[in-house]
Amino acid sequence: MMQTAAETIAPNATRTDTCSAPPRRHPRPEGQDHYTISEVVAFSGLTAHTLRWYERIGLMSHIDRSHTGQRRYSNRDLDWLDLVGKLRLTGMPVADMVRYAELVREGESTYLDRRELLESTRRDVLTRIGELQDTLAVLDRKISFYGDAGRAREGERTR
Amino acid sequence: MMQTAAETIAPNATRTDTCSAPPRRHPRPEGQDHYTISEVVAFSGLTAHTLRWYERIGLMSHIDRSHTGQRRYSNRDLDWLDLVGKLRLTGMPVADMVRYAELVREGESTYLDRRELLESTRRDVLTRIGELQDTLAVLDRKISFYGDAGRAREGERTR
DNA sequence: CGCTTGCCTGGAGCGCACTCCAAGGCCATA
DNA sequence: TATGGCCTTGGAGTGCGCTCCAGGCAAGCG
Repeated sequence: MMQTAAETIAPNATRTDTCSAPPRRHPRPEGQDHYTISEVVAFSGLTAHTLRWYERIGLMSHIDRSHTGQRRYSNRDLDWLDLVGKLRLTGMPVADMVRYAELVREGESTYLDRRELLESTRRDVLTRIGELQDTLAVLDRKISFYGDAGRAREGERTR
Repeated sequence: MMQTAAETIAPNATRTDTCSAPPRRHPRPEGQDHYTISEVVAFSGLTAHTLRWYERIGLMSHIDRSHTGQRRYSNRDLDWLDLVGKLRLTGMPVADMVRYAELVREGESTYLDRRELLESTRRDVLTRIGELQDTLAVLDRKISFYGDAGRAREGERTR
């Protein structure tokens, strides 16, 4: 099964296999649950190419189709895309995300594996934040050096 | 001119065009200032291929050579590699780092451009840290979900 | 002397994550 | 009927950041 937004959208829905993101940056305008690919492009910032590619490689499970064969994304699909976007920001390889997607599709028996994967990702994220903070310190030192030096020779520069 | 470690290595050196990193993770063992490429590989974690490639694309200025034509890296070169490593962690494209390297080579007249580049990088880093912290929050929520759910069905799983 | 080790070069190749192409279906509006 | 817009597909192409290859040189050692 897939992650859902059931708990935030329909509080009375079954929340057996649920853990989703309450706040949304691009709020989904309508109460509808069927979005065309171009709507999803607008919400997600991904291209239609990428969305279809995600589906081909198994990063998204099969998307509903209209009677003419066009994709109709659900809110659940958008939630999943949110998660994928977050994981992408961590630098997680797409192959690992596909692995996680497979675990989700395999059902409840993979809870422990999923958790381990997420915890390992969490450690990576903490490491990366630390590295970025180190980098920030270096940047600040250099910026203040150039700031001082720049001010010292401002006249020369602006002449 | 290049960034130097003058202020930390020789406090009495000219510090006209200097702003470098005091602390080092892989302290350079000897007081020497001439390292072979394989030593630099050991210090930096980069491959020799990558080091030569960095030089080819202008990310490092010309490296000293021994009488037989082999590269001899200086402490200054290692400092520069440290910075490059940090900038790489921010996701800065190599082309932008090359641009910065060119500014450094062009001399003091580029102080302002360098500072602008660093400040823009700094903003990027802050953004990325924020994104990672958002992601961390999502991960924590999911982990605790799987933690609870996992504990609830531990017996089932371990049977 | 031969052999190994370490380094040199220009250029080709690779893996990842997209990104695009060509050809075509369906439907609405003019 | 035709024109445009939006969507479909499999497969090919792209850009980035390396990564490796073939062939060769110089030094050190038994």
